[in-house]
Amino acid sequence: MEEKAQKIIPCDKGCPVKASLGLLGGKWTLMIIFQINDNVIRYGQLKKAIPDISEKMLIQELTMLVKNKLVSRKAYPEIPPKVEYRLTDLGKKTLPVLDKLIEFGLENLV
Amino acid sequence: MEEKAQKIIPCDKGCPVKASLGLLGGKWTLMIIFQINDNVIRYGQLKKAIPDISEKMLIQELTMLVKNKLVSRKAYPEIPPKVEYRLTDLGKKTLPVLDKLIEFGLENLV
DNA sequence: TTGGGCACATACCTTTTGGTTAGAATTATT
DNA sequence: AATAATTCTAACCAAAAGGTATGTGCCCAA
Repeated sequence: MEEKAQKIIPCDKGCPVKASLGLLGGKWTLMIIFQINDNVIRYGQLKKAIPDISEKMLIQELTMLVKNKLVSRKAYPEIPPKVEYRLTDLGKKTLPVLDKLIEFGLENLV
Repeated sequence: MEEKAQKIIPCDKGCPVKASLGLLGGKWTLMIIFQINDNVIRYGQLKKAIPDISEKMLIQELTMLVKNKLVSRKAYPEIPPKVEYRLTDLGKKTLPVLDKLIEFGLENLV
């Protein structure tokens, strides 16, 4: 009677961890969402806020976030251009994940 | 007076999001931690639980998790070999992140 | 003596991701 | 007439991540 009944649930297509990581697992994704947060923020501000990201990655990620409805984009027909990004309602639902991530980092890492 | 005082905190070396993602941001890292959870689990069980991962990635990630003190490894000197993995105390501190990730996935994705 | 089970290791290759550089578009400013 | 400002876009290349296939060690069972 050494065996404990371990219920190991294989992670297949319906696995919520897999699904969430599919959306949020990119190298810069959560960092960008964290920076946007409750702000209305322009492209150039994001660039300054995340100095290590390349422009290419930044727009690539933003495009993907908009497509996935986590972020909304509002462009003003001005010269020079002005584009504002903000989190959608769906995007804001990821903030609790970030809270816990930050908590973990603060307590154990930095 | 249109300007709102937006405090944008650039994420440099001390950023907890960056630090946490450095540890946990790998493609399979959180998935593996999720599967281990509160269990004592053998290598072969992990393989079954995460069918999409290759053996190479699995041991690579496990090695890295052990080195980073998120997971502990216990090998029994038996033939055939038997190796058990479990979360360390530090590793268990990542579970709240996973909880929120799962919550997000269940509510919005799957 | 052949094969199977278990936890890896290694070599090689492909795919994905990421970085760098340059440029486009348009107007106001110098 | 040239420059600056802002948000991208495209082309090219390098690096990292990932996959496949094979091998290793050792004992037991057939």
